[in-house]
Amino acid sequence: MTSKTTTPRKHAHPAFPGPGHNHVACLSQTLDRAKSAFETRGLRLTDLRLRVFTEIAASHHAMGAYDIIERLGAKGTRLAPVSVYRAIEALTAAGVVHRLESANAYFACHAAHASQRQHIVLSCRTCRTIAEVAAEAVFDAIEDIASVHGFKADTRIVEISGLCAHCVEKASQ
Amino acid sequence: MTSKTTTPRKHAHPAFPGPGHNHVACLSQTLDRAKSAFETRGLRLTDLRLRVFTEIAASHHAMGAYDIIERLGAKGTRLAPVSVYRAIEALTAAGVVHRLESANAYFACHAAHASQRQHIVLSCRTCRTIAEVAAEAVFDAIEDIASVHGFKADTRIVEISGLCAHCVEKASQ
DNA sequence: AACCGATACGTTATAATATAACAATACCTA
DNA sequence: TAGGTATTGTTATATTATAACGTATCGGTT
Ligand SMILES: [Zn+2]
Ligand SMILES: [Zn+2]
Ligand SMILES: [Zn+2]
Ligand SMILES: [Zn+2]
Repeated sequence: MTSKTTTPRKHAHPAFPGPGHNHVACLSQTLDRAKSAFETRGLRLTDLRLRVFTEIAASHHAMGAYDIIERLGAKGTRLAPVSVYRAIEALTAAGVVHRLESANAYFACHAAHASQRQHIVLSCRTCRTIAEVAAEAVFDAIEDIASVHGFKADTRIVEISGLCAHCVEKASQ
Repeated sequence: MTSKTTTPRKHAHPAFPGPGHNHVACLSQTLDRAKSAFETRGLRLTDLRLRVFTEIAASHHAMGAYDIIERLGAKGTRLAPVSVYRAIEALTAAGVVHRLESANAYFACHAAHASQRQHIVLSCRTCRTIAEVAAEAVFDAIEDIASVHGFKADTRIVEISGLCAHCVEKASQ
């Protein structure tokens, strides 16, 4: 028999990391995916790029280029802005870092984008956490409306700001 | 009987201004709507704001703040950046100018947003023209996916870059 | 190994975008 | 007209990003 106090079913891989999130393991997988991404594209994940990526992927937050410079500077190596921007360029080209357009900031792709499905960005304005979530219906609707207007879409930016589930819960307490 | 050579039905109010676009009339209506927008909100469309708005609304393109400064400068008044930014802030608050996040630029709202329906931004990478188009299905899909993740959406940015119908046609010739 | 072309990185300077702080002025209302 | 508020002016500075050019490193070829 089932208990009367079953907890609601949660996502196996919740988009927003919860309190129990093991980011050490998360980061390790993210680094592995980054290495694969560079390899399969015939690009080189150099030491500089790896250090910049590790800094960005250290959290699920978006980070400005100058934040990265400061953090790496605190670890001993003061990089010139252009070096960081070049690393970011390579990382975004490899698809392991994305730019949060509405914040002029950069975040690591922690989801396995392996499937070619497109993702939208959810950004919590309280805890600053970023999540990418698959949203085929959104992109289907975009293609529909674009075609109605004879528009041939190329790049699609969908960035939603609001409150993540964890922060909604906290706010209601 | 109908002719065999009927031209395809066009939008009554095409999102992208075509070759025959009468922008003088378009601008006049846009200015009228801006005046109403300020009035109904109890805000003041001052001379500075009107001049900045007129410059932005002079085209269907997005324009950087410093472009505005240069253009107004060429007309005799050299404004400080902060003045233009403050005008832009008032104009966006009134809803008659929007920010193109992916370009750090600003564009006038030429569509009657009177209906509260939300719009997505289509941006042609060839002719640089911006169009806002209603897209309820897109926003419905966004709400769906957000609610799946327990996310309470606040601001929604949808910016699509690509080729407008006019530029698609030119490219295929 | 020596060479070569391509890619990546370092160094310096500067461009482009945006805001802070405070003074002066214009507008509204009493 | 006096007084408070909103707006604008003035100056300085913060933040984000790229240009230009030289040096080093990588990877393949002779
Ligand atoms: Zn994590
Ligand atoms: Zn949150
Ligand atoms: Zn027009
Ligand atoms: Zn076009």
